Amino acid sequence: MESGIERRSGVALWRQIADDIRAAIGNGVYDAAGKLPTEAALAAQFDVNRHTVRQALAALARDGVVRTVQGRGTELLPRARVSYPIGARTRFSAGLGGQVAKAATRFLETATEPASEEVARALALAPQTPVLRLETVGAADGTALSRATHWFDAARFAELPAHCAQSGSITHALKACGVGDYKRLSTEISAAPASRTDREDLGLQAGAVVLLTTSVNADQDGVPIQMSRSRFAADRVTLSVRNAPESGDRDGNGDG
Amino acid sequence: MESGIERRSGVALWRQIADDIRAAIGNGVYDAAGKLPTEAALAAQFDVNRHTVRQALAALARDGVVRTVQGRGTELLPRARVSYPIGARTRFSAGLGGQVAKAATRFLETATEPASEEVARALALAPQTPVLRLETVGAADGTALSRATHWFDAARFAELPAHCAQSGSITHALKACGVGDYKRLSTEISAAPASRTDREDLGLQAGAVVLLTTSVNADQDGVPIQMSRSRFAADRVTLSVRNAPESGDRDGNGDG
DNA sequence: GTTGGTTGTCTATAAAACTATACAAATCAG
DNA sequence: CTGATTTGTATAGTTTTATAGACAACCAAC
Repeated sequence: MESGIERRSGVALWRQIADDIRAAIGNGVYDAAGKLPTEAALAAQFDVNRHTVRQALAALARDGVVRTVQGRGTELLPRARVSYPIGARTRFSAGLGGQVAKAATRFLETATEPASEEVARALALAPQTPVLRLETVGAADGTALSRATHWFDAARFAELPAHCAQSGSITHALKACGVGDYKRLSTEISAAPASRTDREDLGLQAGAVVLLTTSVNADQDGVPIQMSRSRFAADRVTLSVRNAPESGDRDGNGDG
Repeated sequence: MESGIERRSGVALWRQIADDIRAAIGNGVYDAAGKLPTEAALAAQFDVNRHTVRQALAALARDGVVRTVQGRGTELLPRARVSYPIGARTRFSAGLGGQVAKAATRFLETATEPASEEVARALALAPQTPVLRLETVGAADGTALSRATHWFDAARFAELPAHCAQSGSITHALKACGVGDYKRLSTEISAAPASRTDREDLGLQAGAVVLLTTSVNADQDGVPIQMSRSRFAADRVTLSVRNAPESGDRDGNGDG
């Protein structure tokens, strides 16, 4: 049988199989039965030994995706992902409203540095202008969801770190710095295997995937005030783009 | 030195290291030098044998991320990703305008089936209503970028497949079916390791990552006409959300 | 209780990944 | 040219993955 599993690829067979089964579950392949095929059937399907399948199922069980019972088989468990809205008024805690009991931002580190080329461009500053760098972890109900780095014009937002430490929220700290309201200008979304630091910061296992976003916020006058690079644990978060009834864009045919 | 590399994780050490270096490059860590540290230095940093580092570098070189020359070291190569805009007027070919010479949609398969629960909800149809399913591959300059499944109301869009085959574009085919214009209502974005089928359809290696989007388009009257599930090769595509100056949302604080 | 189908565990073997060490070949600075 | 640095190649040993087969334990249906 066509298996499609790659050997010598740097990813163990059992992990490839686990990823495949996970994707199939996501596509609703097993929704009707509510359970997976037997280990023997999966072994035949992927053309591997049953032990290898068992290792894949054990990994899925560890992650709470399935549960397997001796004599019965392995059944699907209900999954829930937090949906994180991306829009003109994207904000962390408010965006999770209703989905989680407790959203919190933890501030890891603050530093002032000369702006890199990219940061300077995003914030419309001269290169090497001093910028404030803020490292944060966003968590919901005690589980880390995102790890982000934020940059601000150091001259304009010198007081920001103190306010952040006090209020525990960037939005509130910005308000204290005179930015009553702000808007998300753009968000670039990418994805990659979780790096070592991602795994440490977000408590992920090797082989996990992160959603990577680079975004820019602007104040009421349209002046960019904040550039952020965030890494979301992809198995815990979904990014959601909702288009307002009358917003116009100039892009490109739904064939994606 | 703290390495953070996980053994027995189902992902080979060299691949974890390659992913890590790739992420570091993406974060601009090596921009100043324009080249990576020596193999010996990397081996020390990750606390592995130099051979293991070499295998990681070989993988990065295969993917065109770096180039290594005996006696000199390994230098970064310039990278470019296609940016795919997501907005109210998201369309495939137009969205890539200027970035690529030739964008094309290949139609793999067409079928009519009873709507699943999810599809019926998205299209505001009664469950089990017959829906048209379209399987496509989006490519730019001969390289596959996305693999998508589209669903339409079969009654309203019976003629769609014929028009698609003729024009090679869903947008044009919709116009021929009386939908002069349409808008993207929502996009859910997720990410996951590429599954076997993803790798086959998009020509990816094991360990690759896909961006997963589920989106709904509506006609001028706001009636949902199309639901799509797309899988983008994450190392070739970036999704871009740009917010129009005056669109309003109700969500949540940039701390992401 | 019995039967058929399923998961759990054990032992043994083969293959691949990783380590350790040594030295050759290329580049660069002086 | 010379020497220091860096990548390329080779060999051998250890650890981890994957396979193979056999059988026990468990569940559900009859």
